[in-house]
Amino acid sequence: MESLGTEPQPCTDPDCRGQHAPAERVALAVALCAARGNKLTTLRRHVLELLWERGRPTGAYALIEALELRYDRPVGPPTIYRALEFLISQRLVSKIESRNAYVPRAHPERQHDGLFFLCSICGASTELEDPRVLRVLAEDAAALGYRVDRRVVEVQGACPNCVPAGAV
Amino acid sequence: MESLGTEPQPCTDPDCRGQHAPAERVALAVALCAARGNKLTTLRRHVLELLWERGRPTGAYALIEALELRYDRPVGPPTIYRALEFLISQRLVSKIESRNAYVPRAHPERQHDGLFFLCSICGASTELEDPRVLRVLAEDAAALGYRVDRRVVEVQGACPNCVPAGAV
DNA sequence: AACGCAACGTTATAACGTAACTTCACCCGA
DNA sequence: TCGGGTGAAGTTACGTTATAACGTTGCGTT
Repeated sequence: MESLGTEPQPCTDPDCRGQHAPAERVALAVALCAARGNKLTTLRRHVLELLWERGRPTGAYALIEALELRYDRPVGPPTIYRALEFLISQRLVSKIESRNAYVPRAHPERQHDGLFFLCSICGASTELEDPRVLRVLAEDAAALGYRVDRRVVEVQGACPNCVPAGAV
Repeated sequence: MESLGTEPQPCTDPDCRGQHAPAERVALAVALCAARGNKLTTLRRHVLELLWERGRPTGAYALIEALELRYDRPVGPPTIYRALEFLISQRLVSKIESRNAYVPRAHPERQHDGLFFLCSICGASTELEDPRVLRVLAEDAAALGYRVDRRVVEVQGACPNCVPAGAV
């Protein structure tokens, strides 16, 4: 599947499908925030760790439950939403709008939003970057006279593991 | 705009941006549902009319308020959500996921989902179709082994009317 | 009439998200 | 060392979006 020449690469590592070890990704986040002078506090780091451990889009209230298990005390919604707000501002997390759920981003150092493929059978998500999508959307925006702030591109369907089952 | 006095015709203008008169669009919806053997009931038609009259993405609870004004009696959420579910199944309406809002579709006869440009200043939305986006997403999906069921493409930013104000 | 079916009404509640205020922890300067 | 400022997190309450569950209506068929 790799080395398809002109096909978009999700990462400089051609094998990358966003499947990095959680600890490695969190370490990168720590370094990135330190370099930016932003505070990746314990709580924020825990939320990011949870997202990486889940490995799929996770709702805010599922994160609350997981945190309550970890801390053994109540955690209010604002706690999670503020942490998510910070993580999103740092490009460490993206919101999946079509699911009201959140995923960690494989490449927080990149400026633009990714492209998400979502499996409606197993719930998995795959992050991708494709400059062609960015370019085409930029052209369309220019034709309409729009200034672009954020792109939401979410493709729903069945992932390779689930296609046989879903195809029937 | 097409010639009046004939049956409603699907729009064949590839550059069309969905600027049709509400009554004309609703008439097309009636004809389309009749042809498909589906029941565009009074309630469903009213919801569709409201969406066309609003001319921008509208939340379910705003529709409830509008319907209550029109009917002068309470309207429960399931009433609206069921109507929206039907209208979406008929491709007469799309959900704007990043806003939890609903818009009428200019071209219900077309199979694929559109592309939406959303102004975060005035709230307007512009529907567009771009085969290049469909093609690129299809290629990416094929490369990942995904089967595609639905595409959510929402570009947020500032529309031509609001760009000067937003640009500062 | 009796039945089946689909749409719609009604009530309650689940799921997602935020406002407003308080408390805590930490840093920094007098 | 102390006190005050600041940003993060805790806490309570509430707003917004969506659905479950069940009852009712209307209409066509037999």
